[in-house]
Amino acid sequence: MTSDGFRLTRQRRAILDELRKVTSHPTADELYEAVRRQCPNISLGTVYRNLETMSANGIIRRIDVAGRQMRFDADIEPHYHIRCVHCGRVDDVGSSTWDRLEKLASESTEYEVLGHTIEFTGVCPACKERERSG
Amino acid sequence: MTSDGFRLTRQRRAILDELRKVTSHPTADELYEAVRRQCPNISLGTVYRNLETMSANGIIRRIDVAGRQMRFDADIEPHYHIRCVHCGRVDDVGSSTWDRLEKLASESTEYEVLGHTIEFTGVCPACKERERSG
DNA sequence: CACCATAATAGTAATGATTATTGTTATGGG
DNA sequence: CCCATAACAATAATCATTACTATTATGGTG
Repeated sequence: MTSDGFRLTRQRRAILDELRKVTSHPTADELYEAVRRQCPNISLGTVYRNLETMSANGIIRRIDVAGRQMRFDADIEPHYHIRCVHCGRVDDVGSSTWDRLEKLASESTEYEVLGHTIEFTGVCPACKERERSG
Repeated sequence: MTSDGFRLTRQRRAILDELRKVTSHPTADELYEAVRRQCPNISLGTVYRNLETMSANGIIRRIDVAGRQMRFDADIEPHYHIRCVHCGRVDDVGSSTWDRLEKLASESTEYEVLGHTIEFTGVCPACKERERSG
């Protein structure tokens, strides 16, 4: 076989397009709602399965942020996130990872340190506005 | 009424004792199993309800780490955690919070920054041993 | 000490996100 | 054109957590 059997179907294209369009790190069901405009009878299971497949293949990144739902990111470069404590929205924090932190962690535990994430919490601009007017 | 109606029941005492005994930041069902030795017919719902009540009252801390389950900590002082990518165990990283990080985050987003967590990932000593022997 | 309002409980049902299953459809190489 | 199989839609199952309900326990007051 010449290809590895990975087919870029209409559904996958739609999910990927939608994910690349936004900066909000959407949840599976948010993507499902958005993608339904292109593929009206796509299944939620299909969205989940393809998000899983694509993150396993390194095409996208699954971010396991605090809260009940997984979120997804078209940016596969390592970077930090900030999460709104009101609405759950997740945005990027423009800063690169800091290797010194991992050294610090490995010195103070018996763990073999593999990586780290920093998650900031705060109030996003939209919620600040809603607070002010509401 | 003189008191605020908070009763330190046998069940609450047992949950709190168990949580203070360990450093592994157990999940609700782990605490449930442990507490059953003291209170054989305690309900899982009671464990959840009291963990919720006690963390709302600031007696304990609920930590929302990556992964599907909530974890709980008797140490209410702010500190960082490290999570084993194999077994999910969570331990402390001996380092204090770093305010400069939050300033950095607020400068690169439009958020009003309220806080942050750092979660390290790695392999805990028990899993390292299991890898070596298994 | 007995009473009573109510906090808290055990047991169970419901919820919500995710994963698994199943039978069907679509695709692309030979 | 055919066939193996990747992928699909629809739906059922799972798992952590929360909500509900009827019952029990507690502690202050008369």
